[in-house]
Amino acid sequence: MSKPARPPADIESTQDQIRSVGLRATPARLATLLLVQQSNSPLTHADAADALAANGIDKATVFRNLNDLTEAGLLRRTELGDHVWRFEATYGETGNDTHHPHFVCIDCGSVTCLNDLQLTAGSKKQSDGVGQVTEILLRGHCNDCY
Amino acid sequence: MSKPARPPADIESTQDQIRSVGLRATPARLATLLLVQQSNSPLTHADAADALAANGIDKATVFRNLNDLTEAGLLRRTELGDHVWRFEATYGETGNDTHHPHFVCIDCGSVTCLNDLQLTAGSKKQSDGVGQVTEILLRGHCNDCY
DNA sequence: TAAGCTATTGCAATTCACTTGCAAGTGGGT
DNA sequence: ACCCACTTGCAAGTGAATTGCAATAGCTTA
Repeated sequence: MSKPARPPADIESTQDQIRSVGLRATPARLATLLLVQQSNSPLTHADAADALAANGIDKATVFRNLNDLTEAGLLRRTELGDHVWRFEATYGETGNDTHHPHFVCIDCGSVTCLNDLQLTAGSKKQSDGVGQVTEILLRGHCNDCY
Repeated sequence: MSKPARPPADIESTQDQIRSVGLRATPARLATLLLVQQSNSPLTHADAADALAANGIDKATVFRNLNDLTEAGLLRRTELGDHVWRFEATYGETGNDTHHPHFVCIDCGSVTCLNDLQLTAGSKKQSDGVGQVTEILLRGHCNDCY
């Protein structure tokens, strides 16, 4: 499913994004941010490390950069129930509690981002009675695995 | 928030519970199940292992039993977003694999079962396009923690 | 009630997913 | 261009959870 609006991924503006949060726009950092921004689903540490190893970037550097960029607000870190952190670009939707819903395939582990998933009025009322919902997660079998 | 009704925690009936799901009612297993059933909040592996170490029960055994009991449906395993599994008794409310929607408080870890949670038609259509949804999980702050 | 099959346990070692220490390298303000 | 705090690569370290295996013990059945 389509993701939140993705800004143009040109290198210059991405460098500016990095600098604007007080970090240095190093090649490793730039490559990491571009990778996550251009991915159509949240990436794990390992996904990113593997992809960037081809550029000669070290695993530890990727991990540190993912964490730095998350702390800086350019990425968001989510836990989808399988004990692996996944990272996705925030594209400036800064709120901490604005996570969009995700679908996780319980067979292959792939993750799909969903937009504007809504509960029916009655269901929303029910969940509101329990607490403040900050995240919605759907699990099941994706079309490739079912 | 109040927990699901907690049945009397007598040893005999707990042994029967264990046997009824096809497991042997060993002392370690019994102690583990009783511990979790009598806890008023979800326990981590480490919580349980520490508590049961006093009985001379090994860490690996506790971990295996928590997993076995979860697989058997007597416990439920949840992930609050901090990369630590937590276990709580199901008290039989979830049959086996009947995944009804749950709300997990990311502060206190309590799990609330929701009934008949529905997505709007448009949302359902969107999720159907991705795969077959078998479980819906809401995360947030429960009324006691918010 | 004893025998015996197999589930379960304890212990140690291992895997997995990160994290950290440190010396060498480098972005970018001045 | 200079300089130094920020970054990087490499390797070692951490902590949660899992696994291998021989010894032990439920519980079925005879």
